Amino acid sequence: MATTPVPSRIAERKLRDKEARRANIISAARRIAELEGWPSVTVRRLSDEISYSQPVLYAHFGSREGVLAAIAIEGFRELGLAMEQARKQVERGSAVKSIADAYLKFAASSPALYEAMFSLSLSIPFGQPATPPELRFAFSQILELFEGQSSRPEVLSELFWAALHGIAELTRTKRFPPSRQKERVRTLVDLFSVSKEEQTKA
Amino acid sequence: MATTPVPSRIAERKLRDKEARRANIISAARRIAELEGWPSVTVRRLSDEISYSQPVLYAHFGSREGVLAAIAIEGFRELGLAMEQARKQVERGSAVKSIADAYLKFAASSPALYEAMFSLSLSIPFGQPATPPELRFAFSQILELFEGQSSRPEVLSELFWAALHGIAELTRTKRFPPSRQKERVRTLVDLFSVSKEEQTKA
DNA sequence: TACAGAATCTAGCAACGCTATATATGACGA
DNA sequence: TCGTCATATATAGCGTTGCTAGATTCTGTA
Repeated sequence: MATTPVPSRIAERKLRDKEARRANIISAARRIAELEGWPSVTVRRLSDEISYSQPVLYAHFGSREGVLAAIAIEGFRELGLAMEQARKQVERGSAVKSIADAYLKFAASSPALYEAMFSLSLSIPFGQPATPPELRFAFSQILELFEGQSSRPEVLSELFWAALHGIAELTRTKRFPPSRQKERVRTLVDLFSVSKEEQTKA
Repeated sequence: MATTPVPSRIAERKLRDKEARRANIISAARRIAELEGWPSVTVRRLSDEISYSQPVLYAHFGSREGVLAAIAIEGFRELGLAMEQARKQVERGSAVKSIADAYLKFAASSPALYEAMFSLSLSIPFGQPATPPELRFAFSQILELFEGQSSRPEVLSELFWAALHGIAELTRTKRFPPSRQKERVRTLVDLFSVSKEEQTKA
């Protein structure tokens, strides 16, 4: 227990420093991405921001894509938490609407983060044993919406997710006019609430 | 009228050559992209494929992104035509299902092309006066599905498109297991057919 | 055949991701 | 307290990228 108190102090401090620097890199990358887009997030630029040389970045993340992957996973955690909170705070009205609002609000307020999670082609495993728990948690928030209300809750969940993702993505890339967004969400919620009743009837 | 018959011959031939070379570039780029991904579509590689030097490419498209944008627009034309045909050929059963199938088949059989149209961040104007007619035509095919069946056909169309795009994209990026695809489409079609009835009732 | 303009190529720039190698830093035993 | 040695960090450079200025070669015309 008390065999290595002093060396552990030093080791702990080093670990803290390392963690802090890692957070620093991620924070800088996210800031630059939201302000100027992902192409501006270069290894040299990040090195400058944290006042270290480039190899330090590679010691932490292995590659530029490693940084983006870490950010994407962080994004999934935040999205999952946002949906969890939305599901908890729902008083009257449907949880479906609450989740939809939370999801689209997340995507709209951090477009670069959302882009990292879904559009940049990073090799993050999905639906596999190695899938990060953050992704599982996020999807589980949608899954619980339809759990027990359908013979195949996965199908409805995936469809709901697809619709949300489609709206988020087509809005982010300026394919959808923002003017009809409210109405789009209302119609979406109606669609999936109707289906819920239908499923329970059957 | 007959003042410049011979020079026009030459000019015409030059124009044909130019057009053929343009098509050649696009064809090579599409082939490479589908086989090896867009990062492998470099200016040098394309120059090699068409046996011309790099500046020739820039004379045609102005930039690498110009090539991708041209391909994306070509993709929208093909998608529009595929949906038009799907809508025409529907005999019994819903046109909604027919369009959904055509859309997803298109996305699945040319993933790189679909990626160029939606995921690569190219600056193609949408919902503006300068929007290419190919894009308008493609969206009009979806719009006609709900035309006159709802007070706001644009909203339903956008939502349907969003759902299709979400499914296509989450499938392309391996977020969705292919195993449930059939069931997903069935549920999607049910949802939007139900909604159609509801809209007409109101 | 000689010229003029168009078409095409050569060669190179700056920036990128990444890494082999050299240097400096700092915790430990004598 | 002072060397020692591993760890941490920096320098410098490689290969590749998109792109372009300037030289060169073709080609139609007089």
